[in-house]
Amino acid sequence: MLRYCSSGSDSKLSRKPSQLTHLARRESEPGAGPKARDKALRLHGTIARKLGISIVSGRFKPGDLLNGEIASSEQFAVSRTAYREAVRILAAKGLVDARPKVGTRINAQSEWNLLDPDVLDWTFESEPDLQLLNSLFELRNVVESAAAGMAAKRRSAAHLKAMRAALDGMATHTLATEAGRQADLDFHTTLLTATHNPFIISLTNGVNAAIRTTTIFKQRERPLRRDPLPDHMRVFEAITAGEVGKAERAMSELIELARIDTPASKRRPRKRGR
Amino acid sequence: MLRYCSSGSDSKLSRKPSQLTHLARRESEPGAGPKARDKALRLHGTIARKLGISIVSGRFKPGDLLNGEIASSEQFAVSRTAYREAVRILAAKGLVDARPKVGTRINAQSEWNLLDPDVLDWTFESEPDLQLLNSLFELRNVVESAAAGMAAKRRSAAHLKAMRAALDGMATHTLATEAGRQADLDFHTTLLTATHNPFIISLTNGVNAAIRTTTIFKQRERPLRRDPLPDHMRVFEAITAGEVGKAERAMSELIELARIDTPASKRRPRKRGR
DNA sequence: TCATAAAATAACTCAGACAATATTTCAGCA
DNA sequence: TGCTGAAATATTGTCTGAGTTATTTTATGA
Repeated sequence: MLRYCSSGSDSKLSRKPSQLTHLARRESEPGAGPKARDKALRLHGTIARKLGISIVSGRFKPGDLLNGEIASSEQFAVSRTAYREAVRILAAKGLVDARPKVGTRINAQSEWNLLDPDVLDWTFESEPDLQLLNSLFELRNVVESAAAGMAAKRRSAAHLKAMRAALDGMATHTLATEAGRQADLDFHTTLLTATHNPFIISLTNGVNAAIRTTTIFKQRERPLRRDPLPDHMRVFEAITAGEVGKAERAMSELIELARIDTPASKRRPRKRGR
Repeated sequence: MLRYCSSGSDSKLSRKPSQLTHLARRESEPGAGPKARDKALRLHGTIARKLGISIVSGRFKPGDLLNGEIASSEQFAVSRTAYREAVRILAAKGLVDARPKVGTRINAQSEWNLLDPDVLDWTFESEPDLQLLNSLFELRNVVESAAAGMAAKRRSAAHLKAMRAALDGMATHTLATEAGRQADLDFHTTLLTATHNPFIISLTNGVNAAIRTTTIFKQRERPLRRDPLPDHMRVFEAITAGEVGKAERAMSELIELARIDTPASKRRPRKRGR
C-alpha cells in the first residue's frame, strides 16, 4: 500500500496551511565532501526531486495517475503553485505527462530522458541497480572511447598542454584527495573539449558526473584496486601521437578499469541470456 | 488505475458560478503564429519553446540576464504564473538558472542538455546549422553502430521477426509514404530494444526523432539519392548471423548514407582544423 | 446506430499579495 | 583608512482563491 501521504508526518497544522512552518531543510551536511550537490534547492525543486525519485525508483509505475493538484499539494503541504512547478520540471524531463481532464500520468520508461543529469542523479540516488549501472558504463565505454579517437585527430597543442598538466596534478596529489580528483576531471573535460563535438561533451559530462558521485559515495568502503594513472598516460600518449585506434583502445581499458572499481558492480554481467 | 493515497478528500464545496468578469483576453492569433508541430502546447509550453529557440539559436547569449518576471510576462502578454512555469522548463533542461535577487541567467552551452528531445527540436527548428548537424550524425554513428553490435549479440527470435516484418514494410511501401517511414522507424526501434540498454534506447530515440523531422522537413526539395533498403538488409543479416563487427560496420554505412542524404549537410566537413 | 450536444472534471491561467534570498550599501569601529 | 556586520533593496519564490479551457464522458436526437 504505497502512499506518500504525510499521514504520519509531523504536520503541526491539520488543515489551513496559512503560515506553514519551515519544512525540514536539508542544508546541514557539514561534511567536507564536494559541495556539488549543494544547490540550494527551492521548494519546487525538492518536490520534483522527491517525485522524480519515486518514479525512477519504481514506486510509482508508468501508467499510474498522480493525485490531483489540490490533493497532492496538500499532501506535500505546499501551495498548488509550487507543486505545479515541480510537475512542470518532471514533464520537461519526460517523466510525466499532464493533461486537462485526464490528470498527470507517469510516462513509459521509453519516454524518460534517462540521460538528463537530474534523472541520472535520482536514478542512482537510492539504489545503484547493478544492471543499470553496467548499462551506463557500456554507453560510456562506447562514447568516450570514440571521443578519445576524435581527440587524437583534432586536439590542439593547448589541449595537449592542459592534459599534461592534469596528469601531473593526478600524479602529485593522489585520487584520494580532492585536488587529485579535480585533476582527473580536468583531464577528461579537456579530452572532451578536444573532440569539438558539443553533443558528446554534453552527454559525457552528465554521465560522468553521475558515475562520479556514485563512485565517491561508495569509495570509503575500500580503496582503489589499481592505480589509474598509467592507463591515463597511455590514453594521453596515443592522443599526442595522433593514433586513433590506440587512443580508443586505451580509453576503453581505462573505463573498464573504472567499472570494475565501482563497488556496486563487481562482477561482469556475462549471463546476458535471452 | 490505482491511485496513491486515500481519495477521501473530495471536497466539493459549493462553487457558485458568480457573474463572470471578462478578463483581459490575449490576442487570438489567426493561425499565423505557433502551431503545427506541437500537440496542443499550452501557454507555458509555447513560451518555453519561444524562449528556448531564442537561446539555442544564439539570439540570447550565455551570461545574459532575462528580463524580470513582471516585465517578461507583460511582454508575452501572459500571467507571471505561466511565464514562471516556462522558465522552470528551461531551467530543467539546463538552459537557464534562476536565482533570487540575481535574475534568470542564461547558462553556458556546456550546461545545456543538448540531447534533450525538446532542445534538439529547438536547435534544428530554425537553422539546421551544418556543423552541428554533422556533430549529431557523428554521435549517432558512434552510438548506433555499437547498438547494432550489441543487438547482434543479444537479439531474440522475436526481435528478428519484428525486424524482418519492418523490412518487408519498407519494401512494399516506399520511404516516400508514411507507412514506409513508420516501418523504418519500427526497424530501428526494434534494433534498439534488442540492445537491452535503456540509456542507449533513450538517447537514440531522441536523436533520431530530431534528425527525422529535419530530414522530412527538407525532403521535398529532392528525392533520396539512394535506396536505403539494401543497407538495412545488410544490417539485418549481420544481426541475424550474430556477427558483431559486421553489424557495426553495416550500421555505420547506413548512417553515413543517411547523413549524405540529409540536405543541409551535403559536403563532408574535412576541414576540421585545430 | 451514429452523430451531435451537454455535462463533468482535471489541469490551466489569472491576479495580487507576501516571503525568502542574495547583492549592495553603508554605518560603526579598530 | 580599512574592515566587519547590519540594513536597504531587488529579484525570484511562494501563497491564496478565483475563473478558464481542454478533454472525456454522458445524454440526446435523428
